[in-house]
Parts: sequence; C-alpha cells; structure tokens
Amino acid sequence: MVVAMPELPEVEIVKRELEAKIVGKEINVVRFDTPKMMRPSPSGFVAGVTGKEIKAVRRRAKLLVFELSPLSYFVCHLKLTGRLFFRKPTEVQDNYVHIVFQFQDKTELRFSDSRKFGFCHYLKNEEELLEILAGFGLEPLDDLTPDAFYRILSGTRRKTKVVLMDQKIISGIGNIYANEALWLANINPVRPANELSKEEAGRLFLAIENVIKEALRHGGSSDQWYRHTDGSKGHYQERFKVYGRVGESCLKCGGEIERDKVGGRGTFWCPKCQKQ
DNA sequence: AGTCGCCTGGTA
DNA sequence: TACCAGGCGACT
Repeated sequence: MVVAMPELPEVEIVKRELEAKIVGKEINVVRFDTPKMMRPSPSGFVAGVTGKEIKAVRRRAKLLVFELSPLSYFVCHLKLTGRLFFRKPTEVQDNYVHIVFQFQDKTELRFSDSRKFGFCHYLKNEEELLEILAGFGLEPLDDLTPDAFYRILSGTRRKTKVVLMDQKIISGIGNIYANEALWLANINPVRPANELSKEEAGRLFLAIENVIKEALRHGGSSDQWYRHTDGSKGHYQERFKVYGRVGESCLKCGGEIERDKVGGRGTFWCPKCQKQ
C-alpha cells in the first residue's frame, strides 16, 4: 500500500480544477464541525468569507490561495489527508468532511480531512497574505534555475533529501517527489548537499522538473487519500520508480531497493545507482 | 540535527 | 493491538 500525500502537483491540480469551477461564485454559508481547522478563529473565518465572491484561485507551495471580493483572502492547506470536493448539493456524501462552503447556487466546496491536520486561514488583506507566503522558498517550476539550485546546495552540508523537502528553501516538494527525483538523478538521499558537483546538481534539477511535470500529466499521485475535486484518483502512483518499492528490483539496474529513515521520513533508494 | 505532537485509517 | 504513514511547527 502506497500512501500518497498532496504535494505540489496534487495541489496544483486541485487549484486548476477549482479555478474552472468556483471562480465567480459567492459564498453563502460556511458550515464546520472542527474549530481547530479554522483560523484565525472559527467565527473570524466565517465572518470573513461569508457573502464574498471567489475572484481567483492560486497555488503557492502546497497552499491553495483563494482571492475574495471585497478584497481579502483565505488559504487552505491539505497537509496529509486533506481533500477538496466540488459537489452539487444532492450529489454523493463524502467522508470526513469538516468544512463546507455553500455557494449562492447551492453548489458546495467540501473540505474533507480524516486526520484533521489541514486548515483554512482567513486573511483580511494582502499584507497578511504576503506575510504567510513570505515563508516559502522558490517554486520548482517557476523560480528555480540550475544555477540557483547549485548555489543553494553548495551553501549547506545538510542531507540533500532534507534540503529538497525544506519548504523555506524550495517549496512544494514532499517525500514522494524527493525520493523519485533523487532516484532519477542517481543521487543518494543522504549525500551532503554541498558535496554535489555542478553536474550532479544540474541532473537533480532536471529530475525535479521531470517528476513534477510527469505527475501533473498523470493527474497526481493517489492511493489512500489524494483525490481530484470530483472524487476521482490520479494515476502517477502507478509510475513510482522507488517510492514504496522496498525489496523490489531497481528499474535501472535490477538491484534491490532499500528503505530507511532520512530526516524522519521513509526513504527509498537503489544502493547501486545512488551511491554515497 | 533529531524527536514529538497533532490525528486517524489501515496493516502487520 | 501496536505501529506506521508524514506536513510542519515546536521543542530539545
């Protein structure tokens, strides 16, 4: 069983779907049953967004950003098990729904989250939004360049995989795509970042772009939790090369995939292709 | 740098 | 029934 969590591609897909479905709609009613998922407070959140129109949906790192009119925002983080469904009121029931945005036309945006780690945060102006977004590093597909990436890696002795997953440095890469990119680039997850050559950094840069774009192309990675906004699954989990494949053979060399913890996260690699 | 906590479904 | 999954902030 592979446990795929929302990372950049999955959040980007949700963003694109919601952009097409809810922009222009007015939030009529907000219902919730889990106060801790509402920031800054349940009442502040409900008062902030009710009666406003969704003007735009954006993504920054793994955050969804909803622009409202009159101008204000809320952001939404799916964390490990969050799902956003867009439904007509009479459509199927969804499990683990803790926040429901009902629009004026009675359609609904439902925030489902089994583990309740996710949240929605209302921000009354752009200043508050920028304060939150300022904490995130470069976007892999928009901001990162091979040179910038090499400079980042050169500046730290931390394990390469830990650097890839550090949202303050590069944003949007989680455990799955870090594992996949390192395998693709033949780089060992625990290599100190500053020991990578410029050529290796370039290879890893291309691998990151590649796995993110491929995941986008295949609808993201679903198995246990991640879903599209209509409830359907993505298919990139069927194309994982190392993630979850401990004991199976490496698709490049036939060697055995190993598993260990790196930075507290399950880490998969081929010891033959990804030498230290 | 490593560990814990927040939670709960699914598996060994 | 204990343990594992992991984004991320807090703590050590």
